[in-house]
Amino acid sequence: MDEARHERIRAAIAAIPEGSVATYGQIATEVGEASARLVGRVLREDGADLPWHRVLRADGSSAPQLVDEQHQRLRAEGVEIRDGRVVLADHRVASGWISER
DNA sequence: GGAATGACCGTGA
DNA sequence: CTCACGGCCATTC
Repeated sequence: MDEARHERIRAAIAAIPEGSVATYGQIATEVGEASARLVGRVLREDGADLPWHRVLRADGSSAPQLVDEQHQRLRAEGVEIRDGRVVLADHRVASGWISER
């Protein structure tokens, strides 16, 4: 049942605190039964109701078609962006943020 | 059945 | 720091 994985992936993304961000790979790792590619796919299909703007690539950049709105929304939450890349060092959530309180 | 595509990642030169 | 390669998983042709 891949629905279960979708569910866990969506839950992980929904659990990202405001003002924080996570990478596709980080989410995949946290969820376990997933991969970065799958996370991206899930967001494309069913990410409309999730804080998808808090999900970035490993280097802090984002996909070309998302850059505009992504940066806009993140800045609105107080996330610092430098030279087209989010400052992961300061805003990346700590591993285990899901089950962690 | 195989090849190409995509909201990707880690490693090594 | 940047660029190139192989690996990753699921969908689509």
